[in-house]
Amino acid sequence: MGTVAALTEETESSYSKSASSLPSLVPAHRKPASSCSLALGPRRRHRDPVALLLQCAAQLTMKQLLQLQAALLTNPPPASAVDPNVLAVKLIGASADRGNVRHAALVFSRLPSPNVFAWNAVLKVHAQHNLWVHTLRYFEQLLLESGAAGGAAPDEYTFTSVLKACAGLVAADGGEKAHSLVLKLGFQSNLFIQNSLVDMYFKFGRPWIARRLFEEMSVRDVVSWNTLVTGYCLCGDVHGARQVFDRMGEKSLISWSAMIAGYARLGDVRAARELFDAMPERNVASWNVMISAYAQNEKFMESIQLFRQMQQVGGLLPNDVTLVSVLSACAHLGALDLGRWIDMFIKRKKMELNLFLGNALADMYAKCGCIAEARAVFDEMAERDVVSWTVLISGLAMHGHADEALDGFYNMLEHGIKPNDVTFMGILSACTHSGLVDPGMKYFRMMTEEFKIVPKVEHYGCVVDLLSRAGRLDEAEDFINSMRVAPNVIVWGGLLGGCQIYKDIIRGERVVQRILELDPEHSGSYVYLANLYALTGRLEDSAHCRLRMRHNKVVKTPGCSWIEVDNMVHEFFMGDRTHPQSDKIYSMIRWLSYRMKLAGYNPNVSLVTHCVDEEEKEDALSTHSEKLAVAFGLISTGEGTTIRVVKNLRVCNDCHDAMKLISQIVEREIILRDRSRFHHFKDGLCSCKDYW
DNA sequence: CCGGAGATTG
Repeated sequence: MGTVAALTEETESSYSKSASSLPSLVPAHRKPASSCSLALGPRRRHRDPVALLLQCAAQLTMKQLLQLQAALLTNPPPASAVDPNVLAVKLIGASADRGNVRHAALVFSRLPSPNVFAWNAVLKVHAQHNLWVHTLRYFEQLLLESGAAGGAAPDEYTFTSVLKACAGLVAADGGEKAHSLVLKLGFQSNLFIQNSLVDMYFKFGRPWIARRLFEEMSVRDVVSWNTLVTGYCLCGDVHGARQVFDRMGEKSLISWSAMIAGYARLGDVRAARELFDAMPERNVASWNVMISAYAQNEKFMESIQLFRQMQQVGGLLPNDVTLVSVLSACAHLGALDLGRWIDMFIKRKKMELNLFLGNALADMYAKCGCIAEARAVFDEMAERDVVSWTVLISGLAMHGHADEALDGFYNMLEHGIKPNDVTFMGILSACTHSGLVDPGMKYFRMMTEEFKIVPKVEHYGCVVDLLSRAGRLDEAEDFINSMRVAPNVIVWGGLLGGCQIYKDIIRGERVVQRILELDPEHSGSYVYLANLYALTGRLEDSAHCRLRMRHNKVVKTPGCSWIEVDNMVHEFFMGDRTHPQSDKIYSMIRWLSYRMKLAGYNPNVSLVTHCVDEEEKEDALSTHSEKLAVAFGLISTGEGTTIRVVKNLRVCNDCHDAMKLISQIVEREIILRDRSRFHHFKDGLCSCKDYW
């Protein structure tokens, strides 16, 4: 008795804490105050826990649920009064709604004889959390028990979860078995099951079967049609999806969202936006679709702009999904102020740091140069998955903290999290940035041999980079020739970079030839050849080479840099004059050039391009995007303020040298993140120690 | 006492 009283006391304080946030969530007349209060007055303190659970499960926190459960265990109601299965179904569903699947499973496991409702509850919980293997395991168990006397037997509700799990796993054999069981049990005319089957066959990549099942349905609802639209998008047939979309009668918000997402996945952001603008009404998810459509297609500025519009024009509050997309955009742009604002928003709204949100937040901090904050978020998270650890490891790698990145890796292994291909990219790049050649090779072998991860081109590229930057060009070339996959331009490009650094002209020419075989329009090779000829005095050949590049209309990723000032992200392209303050920016650059020349800096001395297939140097040297961004930062922030710039490509040697000098001249810290890492310029030096 | 379709991270 004493225990129960103590629990209720505790409950009181935790409930009153959250009570202050209730008015915004629940309309006043629906406030659960009188019927659900655990302890609003002394007389209600010992309210029946059974009634409480049955009526108010949705309003309780996880802690309160656990307290209720403890009360029930300490002081169980008579079995004749209430079926334990009924309570279990409530507890299972409520725990899962609060993200606690483990506890839901625990409750289920303690049930002496689960009925079909309990089985369905536990199946649904696991299917909804994408724990498909578990779902199917429970289902197999259920099938075993249904054979025994008194065991529960699957019903029509069972199959929605099971089919979803088969679809998620792309387990075609299991899916077909489940399908025949549906037929055997006579459930095939259930609309929910039919819709699930259509969805499943689309996910199996068999749209024709899905379509046939759809055609055979005697009754279809809007979900059936939406499933068809989604399914065709999934199979890459966005035109087929559009035909269905145009043909269907009543459309729901989901129909529009599905179609927009379909266009976005194919990279047609314009078509996506047209549909978004044409929607008759929108909810948060509709905005989320479009915000993520921009983010997925690297239109981060547009993504953020739409995020603002959603609040100002749409009058909607972002939810966790919104924030995850926007945080990703912030991470790419280095938009730290907005990122911090979102962090505050999360805290203000007391939002739970779930895996997605925590990972996105930690990544934002890491990519905005705040590795300590990234780590703090990581530490704060209740659970961590392979993405969380990869964010941390890659973040440390980007900052040049190779040792800590490797520590993180072993820590991750100790926590029983299996690394994947992205994790190893973080590890390998950590080694590359610190010149840890032999360890890098060790981790590459570990990846393939111990973890059986098939290396992607990026991994090969990283290893070649690792060897080449350290000057081990023979090994790098041997490594390329020993690759099981045909090397591509990126891989050869890594070796070419090494040839440039170590001025290995003969090997360089050989490599350039291999590259031009693969890609006759490869601009980096032309730049390299031109520089090579210039170096060896063959100026005519050099000029000819550049001309050839122009004739071929070589298209390169344009160099682009971003800087955030007063909550606004400003974007600069190479030689950009479109910024409203362009005049001031360019006079700042002229002033900087003058000061740098005084300090002995001569951009024309360096003919060696560091970056291979990236930005062309030429006359645009002084107007590379990162210089524009830094110049803008200098004129628009106060003395001594740190300048933070993000660039989409690798910084070239000349800009790197220039940044070092600029940091000295203006006495500012400049933090530049390029495609592969952070450069922290201070007092004329860079944190990368000129090795990157 | 229960189910299906859309939006999220490295």
